[in-house]
Amino acid sequence: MPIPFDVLAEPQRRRILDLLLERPRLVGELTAELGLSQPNTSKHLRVLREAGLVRVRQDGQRRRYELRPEPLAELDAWLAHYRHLWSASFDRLERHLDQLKDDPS
Amino acid sequence: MPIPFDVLAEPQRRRILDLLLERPRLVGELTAELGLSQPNTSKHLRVLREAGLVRVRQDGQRRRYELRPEPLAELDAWLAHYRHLWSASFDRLERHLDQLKDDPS
DNA sequence: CAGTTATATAACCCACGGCGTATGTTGGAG
DNA sequence: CTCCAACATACGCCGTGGGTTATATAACTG
Repeated sequence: MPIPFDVLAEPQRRRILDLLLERPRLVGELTAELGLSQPNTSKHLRVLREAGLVRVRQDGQRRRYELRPEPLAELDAWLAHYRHLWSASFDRLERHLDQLKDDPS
Repeated sequence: MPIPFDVLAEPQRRRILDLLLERPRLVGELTAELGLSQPNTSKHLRVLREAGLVRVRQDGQRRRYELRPEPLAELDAWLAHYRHLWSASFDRLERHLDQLKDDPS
């Protein structure tokens, strides 16, 4: 699963992720809160679903969408290659992480 | 300066960033290594420049482009809101960071 | 100065994607 | 079974943006 840069490039989809970060929501709730048409909301949800960023739970007649953070973790891994450029204490931080791994106190 | 999701959504632009992560490069070098036309390379560089992701140094007749990581740091800050979802030891890590800040040994 | 090299800009073409309206599908209510 | 509610899909419209070719600009070369 590649990093979904293009999926995240869409502002409304990021708004959906922000909303789902608080709690899972129904399609109707998202439609109302985003101010989009229902079909458009469904379309964005489909894109997010195919990118692995959300998953659905059928709840009777309704569908509850919730966050799936794995692709964001991959984005984080990509960012890691650049992180030392702005994080002055990055190397020291990494040593501490290694330390934690060896001795998970 | 907003987070340049749309700028990063373009694969060739990410390739440029990857190349500039190794070392600064001339436009001609990038053109050759990317296999793009020179105008197209310049166009991508302009987008990256206006997003604050690269900066130029005039070097005689040539222009040397180099990375500017600040916008990526902002992307990292955005990701931070989601990080606890996949990083089990995130809270413990944060405590260690705070500890470092108080006592920069 | 003229000629050449390095890069930027302009003008155009075309595919992709976000939006809305209309319609299909599925599940619950009576 | 019928009707309705929640959601998904189909289709058409239109703006945006990546690609190309042609041209402008600017600096070094002699």
